Amino acid sequence: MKSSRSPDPPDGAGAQSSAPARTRGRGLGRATQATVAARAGVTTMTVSRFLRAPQQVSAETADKIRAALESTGYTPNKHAGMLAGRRSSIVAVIVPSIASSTFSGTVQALSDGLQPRELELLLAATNYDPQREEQQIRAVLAWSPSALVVTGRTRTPAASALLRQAQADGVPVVQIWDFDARAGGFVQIGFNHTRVGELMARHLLSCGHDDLVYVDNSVPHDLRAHERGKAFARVARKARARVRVLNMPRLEPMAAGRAVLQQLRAEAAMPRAMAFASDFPAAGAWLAAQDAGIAVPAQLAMLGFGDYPIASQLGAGLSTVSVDRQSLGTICAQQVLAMVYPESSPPVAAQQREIRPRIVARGST
Amino acid sequence: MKSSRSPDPPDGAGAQSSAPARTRGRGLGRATQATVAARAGVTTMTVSRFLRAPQQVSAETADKIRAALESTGYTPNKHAGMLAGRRSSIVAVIVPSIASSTFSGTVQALSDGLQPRELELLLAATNYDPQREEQQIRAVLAWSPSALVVTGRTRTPAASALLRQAQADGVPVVQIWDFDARAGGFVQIGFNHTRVGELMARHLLSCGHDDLVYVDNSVPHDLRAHERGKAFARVARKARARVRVLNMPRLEPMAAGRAVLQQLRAEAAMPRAMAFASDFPAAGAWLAAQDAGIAVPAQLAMLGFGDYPIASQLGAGLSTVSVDRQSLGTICAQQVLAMVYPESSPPVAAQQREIRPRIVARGST
DNA sequence: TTGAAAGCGCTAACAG
DNA sequence: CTGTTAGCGCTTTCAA
Repeated sequence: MKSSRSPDPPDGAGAQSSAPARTRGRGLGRATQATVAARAGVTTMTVSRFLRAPQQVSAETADKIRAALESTGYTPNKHAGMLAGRRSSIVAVIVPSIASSTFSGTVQALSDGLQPRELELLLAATNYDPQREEQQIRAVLAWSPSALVVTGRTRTPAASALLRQAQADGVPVVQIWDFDARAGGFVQIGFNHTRVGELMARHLLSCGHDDLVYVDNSVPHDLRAHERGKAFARVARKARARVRVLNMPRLEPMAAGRAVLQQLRAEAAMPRAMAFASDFPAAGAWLAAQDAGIAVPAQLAMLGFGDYPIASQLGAGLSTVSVDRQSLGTICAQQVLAMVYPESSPPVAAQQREIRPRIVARGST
Repeated sequence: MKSSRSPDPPDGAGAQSSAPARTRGRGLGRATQATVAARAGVTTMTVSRFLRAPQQVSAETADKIRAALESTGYTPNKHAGMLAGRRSSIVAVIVPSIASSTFSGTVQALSDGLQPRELELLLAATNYDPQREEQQIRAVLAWSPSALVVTGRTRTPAASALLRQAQADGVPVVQIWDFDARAGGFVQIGFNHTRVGELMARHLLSCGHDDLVYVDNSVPHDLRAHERGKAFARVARKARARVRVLNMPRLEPMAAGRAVLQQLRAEAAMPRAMAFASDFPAAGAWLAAQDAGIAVPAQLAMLGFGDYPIASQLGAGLSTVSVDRQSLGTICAQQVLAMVYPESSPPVAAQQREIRPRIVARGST
């Protein structure tokens, strides 16, 4: 059984204990393929092969290796595997925020979709800071990810250059949460925020309102919310309606929505219809309206965005715009798989990559 | 300028274009330290040194290297760095769910806390499946993380063994979201769920109620919610109150809370006080109660868990149990830093690691 | 302050 | 079916 073919396995070729012994050399001290190979009386190549293509190894040898694997408590070292094999099984994902339900549903679906192929998620949150995004792109690229998923289409020039470079180097890049036919360069999975703003304005206009407010997010770099607001205002003005775009105070979103409504009442500046950057401020305002005895929609129509669970729970329901965040994540996962394993994963149809927002008309409009 | 000291840099020693050229050899095709070294007329060692300890390199050389770095578009290869240097800058985090606000707030705070030290987050979601957790622990360990953060104290024996082994191999392990003085082995940051259940029951009892319902989560492996429910029932029974533990239907949480309330009304089985596995079903039930004209708290007292933003927004407020999810994440980050960089990061006081849940009494009780 | 040598753990390519 | 050789890109150690 004794063998000295392998170059100095950390565990020693003749280790006796069933618990893996650890000796501190230069390495991590864990069992390596060399340790396993020594135990099984084969070379590391055979162990490596067994691990990746067991059918190429004879049954006998396989049994010995299995036993050795077991008794050494071998854990592969993916860094070494990556270095030698240039396949990293890491998918890097950069989103503005982890805590916001906006992105967490998508990330969850993405994670679930990648799980079967044993791709792991390297996740970073920019907190809507473009500088930080740039740093994070740089940082995750150092891990040679199999794919890189980023949020939105606007970023610093340097960040864009990094993405282009990465793509040129063979790292698939997917942009999510935004879809702009004119923005080329990377695969996009998302929806058009201008279109959403237009949709929202047209919905309220079609209900007969001509005094509108759009309550925008006050996060400076939530450009997508601003884009919806701008489109909303443009359409409203075109229809000769009165329209104001307000910024919410920088509070927790529901509290911010509540505060906006209270402010408008205090100033006797109430509009007849309000649209919000998301369902959460809309819900806060809805609850404030209820507390104040304002009849919705008779005195005030309200329209949210996102179709979060809360929207269907408020009284007769909060009207909103639905974008399927979860399926966005699922489609993103499919797209990533299609790019990483083109032979074994079906491509995603171009038309699937554009998520269709739609008005969900409930009791609040 | 021409040099052939370095072993065959991918980019070639004399590349002219400002954009880094790429030729496919065995490697990734990206510029490596060898590429940079060749451009700067030094060895890779000097480049490596410059990158990690610039002050050890002469100003002249530093300038040359900086220029070469720039012109080659060098991106480090962290796998190679890890393999040679045994430092991975990856922190692995395994949570039951990414989408649930329960964990996403904590993960966000953890991510923010690790950001300054340039540690990146490898995130996995178990979806409350113990088998999947075991796989994921195995998978992330292959990346030799600097630290491993797991959720809760209950897992498969194999998973526990993996964690113990990892810790023995020098990987710091932190358990979050649970705190049990008897559960040794790993650092814990969290709170005691039994204590929370007791707290909830005592609060309702102290309001004079003797007919209680606990609405439990129906996710089979959300053991922590069950633990709260069991403690709740025990305390209630001890006080000779009537107490029922109900499972919510498997719906979206707010909808599930609404459904439970409707069911109880339909069966004419309404209690006088209800406690919920979280604020979301509580909020759903609160809204249903409001729709049904049930006076809260006069006819029905309601108590949530988690102190999510919605709790403070409902009418006179939903009473709840506050546990600071964000500070849990922040403290976890500090703990990880203290374990990864013991010389430069202050230790976390033991007493800080136990998060104190407290009743937030609002208008619903 | 800089360099040479060796090796981290693994896999591609080629032999046998 | 199994082994040999070489090398992925970086850092450690030691020497100059």
